[in-house]
Amino acid sequence: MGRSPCCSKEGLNRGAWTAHEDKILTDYIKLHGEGKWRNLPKRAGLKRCGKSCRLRWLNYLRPDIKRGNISTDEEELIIRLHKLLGNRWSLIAGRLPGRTDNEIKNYWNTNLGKKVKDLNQQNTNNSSPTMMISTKPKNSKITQKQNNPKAMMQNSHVVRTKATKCSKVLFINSLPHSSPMHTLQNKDETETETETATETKPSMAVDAVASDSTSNNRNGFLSFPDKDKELSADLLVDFNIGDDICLSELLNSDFSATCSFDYNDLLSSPCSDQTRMFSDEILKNWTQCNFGDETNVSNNLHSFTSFLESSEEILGE
DNA sequence: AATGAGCGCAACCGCCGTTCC
DNA sequence: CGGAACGGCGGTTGCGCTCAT
Repeated sequence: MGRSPCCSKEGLNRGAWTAHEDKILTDYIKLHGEGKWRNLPKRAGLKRCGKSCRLRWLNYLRPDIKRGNISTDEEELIIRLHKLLGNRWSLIAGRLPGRTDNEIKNYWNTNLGKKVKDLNQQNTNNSSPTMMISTKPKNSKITQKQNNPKAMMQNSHVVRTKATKCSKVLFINSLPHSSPMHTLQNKDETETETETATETKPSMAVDAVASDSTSNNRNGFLSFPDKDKELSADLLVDFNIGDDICLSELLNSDFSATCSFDYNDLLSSPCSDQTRMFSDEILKNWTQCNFGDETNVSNNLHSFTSFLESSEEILGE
């Protein structure tokens, strides 16, 4: 509406993909690799929009895709991640090897959303401490408010979509106590710090760790345009970007590695050198993680679950 | 057997951030 | 530096299937 489409729709096929189209696309990508989506249909001889090709490949044809049969482990993980991240499906999917954001989004909309809602309803009726889908009685500190999607949007720990849309990791390093873990550690303290940040504005500006975009991407850090450095502390408070940053960083780090040392140590000692936590080494390990290996997947899920348990306790306090 | 409601999911849409020229 | 192209995201739509009536 009021915007030109990504490509001319004239003469293009729409709707469900045929097996033949799938084959053409798969063959083409096998030969030429992903990317250049806009030109791909023409080159491959497909009567499809480039975006459509990309979506079809990413959500359906990619060889490493797992489809259906979402395990209870994965289900629990999705619920927890959703509680922490909101509707940031791509981030959630990033922690579930072989799953696509679309699949998770659909699964949530058709199954989990309802399930969680029902559970919350039950919990409200029973006036008992809320527990998510898990059968284990942990997370008793999580409030019902946090489990309620609507309430979640108001809850400071949950990322609002769109407004803070970011698939890359933000990094704030100006303040001595602005480390992610420290932010997680003590909310009240964080608010005080934010006030400090206001006073020291614009020096509180969000600093980019690395200057060149390539390394930004590689390290998962995002540099801000100057105008964004003007972000007021109020905005940070409103959107609780501080928490977002922590989670984004953690979500993009290697949980196996992160959890291999005492998580509580990190919480108790605000680290001025954040790179210690999210070092290149950790990121390297993470990117090298072999998702095809079921054991690794399982380990990842478990280490990540451990992290979630910890963070949920913190957030619940 | 017909049909309509409900549901699941693939596909589409528009917006936004990043990259390129 | 600005605009176009590109890639990615979350929200929404609509088709096809299942099931109840």
